[in-house]
Amino acid sequence: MQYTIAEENYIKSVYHLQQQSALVATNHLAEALQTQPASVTDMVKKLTGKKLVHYERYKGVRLNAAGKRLALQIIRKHRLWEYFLVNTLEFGWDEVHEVAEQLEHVSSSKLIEQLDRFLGYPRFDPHGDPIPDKQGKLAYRQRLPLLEQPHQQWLEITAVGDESPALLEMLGHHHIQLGTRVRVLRSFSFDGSIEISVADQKPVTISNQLAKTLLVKIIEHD
Amino acid sequence: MQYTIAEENYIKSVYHLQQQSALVATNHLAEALQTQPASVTDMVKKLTGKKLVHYERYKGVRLNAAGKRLALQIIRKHRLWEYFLVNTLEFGWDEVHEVAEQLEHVSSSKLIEQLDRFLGYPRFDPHGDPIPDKQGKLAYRQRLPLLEQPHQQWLEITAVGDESPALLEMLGHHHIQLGTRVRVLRSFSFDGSIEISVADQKPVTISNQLAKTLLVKIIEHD
DNA sequence: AAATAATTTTAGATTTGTCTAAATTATATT
DNA sequence: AATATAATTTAGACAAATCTAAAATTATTT
Repeated sequence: MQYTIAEENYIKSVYHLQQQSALVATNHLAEALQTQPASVTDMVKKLTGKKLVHYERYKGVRLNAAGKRLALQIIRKHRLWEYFLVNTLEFGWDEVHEVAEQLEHVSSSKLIEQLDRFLGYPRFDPHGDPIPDKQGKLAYRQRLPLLEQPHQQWLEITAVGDESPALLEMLGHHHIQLGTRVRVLRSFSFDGSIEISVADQKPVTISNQLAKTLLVKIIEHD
Repeated sequence: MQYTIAEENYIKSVYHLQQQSALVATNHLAEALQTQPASVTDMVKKLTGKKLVHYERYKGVRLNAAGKRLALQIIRKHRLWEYFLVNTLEFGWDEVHEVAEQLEHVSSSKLIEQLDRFLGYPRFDPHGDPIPDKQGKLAYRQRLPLLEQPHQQWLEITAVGDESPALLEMLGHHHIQLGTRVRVLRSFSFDGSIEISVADQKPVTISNQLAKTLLVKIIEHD
């Protein structure tokens, strides 16, 4: 079955909002999709009819198995295109979202499989988010807030919490990328900022806000 | 200004039909777009309002300067994507049309400029049709029907008249591609078939239909 | 438990792009 | 030139996705 762009966008939003609360509220969806609650009610009814979501009036909506499968397929396309834009067409990762929003609705399974192959079957997109494989399976990697990590522990940046140009500029300034190794040296109670060492260079201080936005994994050493 | 997918498809169709007759008839557009004449009348009025076409009731429609510019931009996107699909993602040229029809409506000038750059600024698509440059300029290359060429003249295949899998299979069988050199040896009046030599190999006979579909340029020798 | 507030749904309207059927205009034929 | 035929437009309707305003339901507060 083929779905409209609007339907796909709803399914994707339900998927993302479900990560936070099992039942997604009409108002939350409306806000996420920049539309009115009344429109959401209508569309949710349509998606119920198409057997993609489970819905109870006044309660909320959640994806069923078919809905989840579809959501993962759309996210797969979105993230593969983002990877393509950054790695093949040399976009900055703050420029890709809008374009990927359009490309994700292009419908051709051959296209997406060949693109995946061309890119070398990447498992994470430029923001560190996992790219679902053909079966919808997500690779796992730790994503712990840098802010809360123990001092002296070696860490690796695995993902960023937003995709703004402002964040990209900030990271450029500190020479931080996905994959960069960092260590928390101390924490300042005054403003919640922390001192870190980036790639074993001389220490820098980063704001609480930035430290919350950066996600890391713990490096086990041998 | 941004245009809808339907509007872009109309503009593209008018452009193509205009190659044959300066004024495009409602029925021709309807047939090309697989829709009803009444729908065409409605849309043509809308496009007139948007200052993309010149239209006279009961007479026909034609693109104005802005419409032509837009048409060439859409065609540029379509053909660049076709080139990408064939040369980067290893599609056969009989598989690209549908997908390119979708991709051509993705709106991002950075995307298309970076794609063009990545591909090395190709000037012809996989079917031999010229890819408009950023300014809408088309490269010129002879496209003469192989059928009508003088005997013994060295020729190079520059384009194919259709994009069917059937034609691709046929060309594979005869080891003919874009760029292949051929020579017409003789013509048979019985069925209009011709004998040609492909890349200076032993002669083969091809049907009238095939000889009409293959377009060539004349090779000047030094 | 009643009243108030917040959320959600319903009802009715709008826009885009399409359709069918009927009316109009242009073209071809006798 | 009158008539038949073909092409085109108009009129009125429909589905998709949205909206606003009003009504209904649920949650919160007193």
